[in-house]
Amino acid sequence: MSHFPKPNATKKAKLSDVASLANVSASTVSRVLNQPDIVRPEIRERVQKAIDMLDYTPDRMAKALSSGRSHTIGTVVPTIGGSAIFSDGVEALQDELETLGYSLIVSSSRYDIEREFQQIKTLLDYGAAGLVLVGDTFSPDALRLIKKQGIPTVTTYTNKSRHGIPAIGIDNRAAGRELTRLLLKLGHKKFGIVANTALQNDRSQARLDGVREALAEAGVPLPLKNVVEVKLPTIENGRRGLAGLVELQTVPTAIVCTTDALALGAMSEARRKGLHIPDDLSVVGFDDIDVAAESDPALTTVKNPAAEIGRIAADYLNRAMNGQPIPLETELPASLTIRSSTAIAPAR
Amino acid sequence: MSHFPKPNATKKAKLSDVASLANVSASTVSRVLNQPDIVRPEIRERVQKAIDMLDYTPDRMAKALSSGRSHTIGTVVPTIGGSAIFSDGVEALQDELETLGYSLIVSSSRYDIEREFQQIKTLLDYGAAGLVLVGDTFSPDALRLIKKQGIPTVTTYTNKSRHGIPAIGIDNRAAGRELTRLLLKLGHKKFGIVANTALQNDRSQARLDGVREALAEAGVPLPLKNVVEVKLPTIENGRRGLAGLVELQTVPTAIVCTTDALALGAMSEARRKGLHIPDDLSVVGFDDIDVAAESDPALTTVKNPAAEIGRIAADYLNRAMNGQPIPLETELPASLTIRSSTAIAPAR
DNA sequence: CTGAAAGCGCTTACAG
DNA sequence: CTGAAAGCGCTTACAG
Repeated sequence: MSHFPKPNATKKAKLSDVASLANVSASTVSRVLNQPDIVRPEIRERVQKAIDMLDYTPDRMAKALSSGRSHTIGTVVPTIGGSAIFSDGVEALQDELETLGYSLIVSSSRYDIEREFQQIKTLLDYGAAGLVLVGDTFSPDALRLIKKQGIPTVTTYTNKSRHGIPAIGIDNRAAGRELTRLLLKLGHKKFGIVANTALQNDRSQARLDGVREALAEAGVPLPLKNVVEVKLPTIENGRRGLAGLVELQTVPTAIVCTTDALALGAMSEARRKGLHIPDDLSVVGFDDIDVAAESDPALTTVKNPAAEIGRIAADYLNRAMNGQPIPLETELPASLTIRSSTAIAPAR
Repeated sequence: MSHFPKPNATKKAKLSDVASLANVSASTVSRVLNQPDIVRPEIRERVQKAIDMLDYTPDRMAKALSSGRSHTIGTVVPTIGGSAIFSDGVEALQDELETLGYSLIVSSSRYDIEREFQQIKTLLDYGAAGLVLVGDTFSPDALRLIKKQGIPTVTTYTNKSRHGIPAIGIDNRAAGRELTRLLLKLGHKKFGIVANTALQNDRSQARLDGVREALAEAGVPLPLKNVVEVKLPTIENGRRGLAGLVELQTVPTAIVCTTDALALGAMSEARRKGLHIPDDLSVVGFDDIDVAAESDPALTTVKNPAAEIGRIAADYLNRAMNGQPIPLETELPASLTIRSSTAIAPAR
C-alpha cells in the first residue's frame, strides 16, 4: 500500500521566496519572468540566480487568475481511442500547442452532442483560453455559451463554418463524390453504403451526400435498403453493415463506408462470408488511418490530414488569442488513395 | 476572416454577483456550493435561484488556487495517436476522471524520457493534482520532482513498481513467455524478434526478456542476429524488421513482435515478399489493439486491458487524493488471444 | 528602472 | 447558521 502525499514532500518555492532571496520586490521578480528587458541587468541576474537556486517555476494557475489569460486549451473530440482518426489530430494539436506554450485538456463526447456541451462548459470553468471542436453540429446551448464567452474557438474535420466558428478540414462531400466516381469509373452500378449517420454525424452525412450526388449524376440508383445507417463508426458496425448489404436481393459490387474502421469491419465480414475483395466486391473507406494501408487487401480511401488539421487548429487559436484574424474556412486537400480493395466491377 | 473575442462577449457571472443578487455574503454562496447542508434551507434556495438566474458556474482556477486543491489530472503517454494502445487507455482514463469530477491534461512524450520530464514539470506548474505515467523508467529529474512535490502519481502498463510509484498493468514478461510457449508448442524452433527496445522501452524489454526466458527454458537458441531492435513501434518499423529477419541464413518460422503495430507491419511485409501466414510464418504481437482482430489473417496476440488500466488509474488517484492507501502493484490478467496468424511450424 | 498596493475569484478559519 | 477579513500566488497600473 502506498500513501500520498509523501512525508518528505516539500512545498514549491513561490515568487515571494525568490523575491526575498534576491532582495527585491515581487514586482521585480515578476518582471524578470515576463519582461526581462525592462529590468536592470545586474538585478536581473541576481533574481535569475535566486530562481535557479530555488528551482522556482511560476504557478500557472495563479498567473492565469491574476493576468486574466490562461494558457490551457480545451478540446472535445467524439472519441480518443480505437481506430478513429481523431487521436492523430489530438496528438498533433497537443504537440503544436506545447511548442506555443499551451497545455491541452481533452475530453471525448462519445459522439453525443449533449455530452459535448457539458464538456465545453467544464472546459470553460477550467479557464480554457481556447477551444478545438469537431464538426459543424453543436447543441444550441453550446453555441450560446461559446458566443457568450467570446472565447477563441475553431472546429475541425470540416471545411464548413456554420455558426461563425472557423472550420479547418477537408470537403467531406467532395471526397464522397470523388470516391464514388472512382467506383463508377470501374464499372460499378450496384452500391451499398455503411454510414455512421444515425447520430447526426455531419462529416459522415456530408460524405454520404457526396456519394448520392455522384450516383445521381451518373444516373445510378441507390435504393433505400442499400444504405445501412449505424451509430458509431466501429469495426463491429462495419461487419454488421456488410452482413446486411450482402443479403439484399441484388448484392452490391461496391461498398462505400463512411470511415475506415467501418470499411475494415466490412472487409473482414466479407472475407468471412467467402467473398473475395476486390474481385467480388470493392470496398472503400474514409480517413486513411494508419492501418488502412496494411489490411489485406490494402484499403482504398481518402486521406484525412488529421495531423495537419491539428497543427493548423493550434496555430489559428494562437493567432486568435493574439488578436489576429483567422480564416473562417480552411479547406485542406483530401487525397484519393487508391489501393487494392477496389477493382473493376465483376461481370454480372 | 474571423476575430476574437466576439463583440457581444459577456463576462461570466462570479460568486460576488450571486452574493449581491441573493443578498448574502460571499461566504454563504461558497457554502451552498460546497456544503449546502450547513446553510439554512430558505437562504440556500434563494442563493440557488440567483445561481440559476445568472447561470453561474464557479471558476475552477480560482477555486483551486484558494482551496489549495485542484481537480485537474495530468498524464504523459508515449504517444496518443496512431495504432498504439495508449489512446484507448487515455479515453477510459478521461472518462472515469470525468465522472469523478476531474479534468485531464494530456501530453505525449514521443517515447522520450527527457521530454517526459519537461511535460511532468509543466503539468505540475499547471497545478495538476495527480499524475498518470507509463512504464517504470523515468528520468532522475522527473523522479526527484515527483517525490519532492509529493503529488499522487500512478504508472501504467506495467505491474512493477520501481520507485515507490504504484503500478497498474499486466506482467509483460510473463506475457512474453506465454506467447513464446504457444509458438514452441506449435513446433517452432527458429525465432525472429522485432522489438522496440532501442529507446529503453521497459514494457517491450520485459516482453523480450520473457521471450528469451521461454526459449532458454526450451533449449531453443536465439542468435543475436535474430533480434531486430527498432526505436518506435510503428507499422513501418515492423515492415523493416521483417525484411531483415527474412534475409537471415536460416529464415525464422516464428516472428514475435513486441507490439501489434509492429506485427501488422511484419505481416504486411511478409505478404509482399510472397510468404504465407501462418503456413510459412507465424506472427504474434502484443496488446490486442482493435484492428488486430481484423487483419487477414487475424493476429494472435496478448490482450493489454488498456481501458481497465485507465479506469483503475483514475480510481487510485481519486483514492490517493482522499488520503486513502492504494496498492503498490496491481497486476491485471493478460489474456492470450489465439487467432489465425499462428500455426504449426512448417516442415523444414 | 523598482516597489507598495490592489486585485484576479474563490475558500477558510474566526467571530458573532 | 452567517459575515468580515485574510489569503491562495501571481500581475498590473500607479507612484516614485
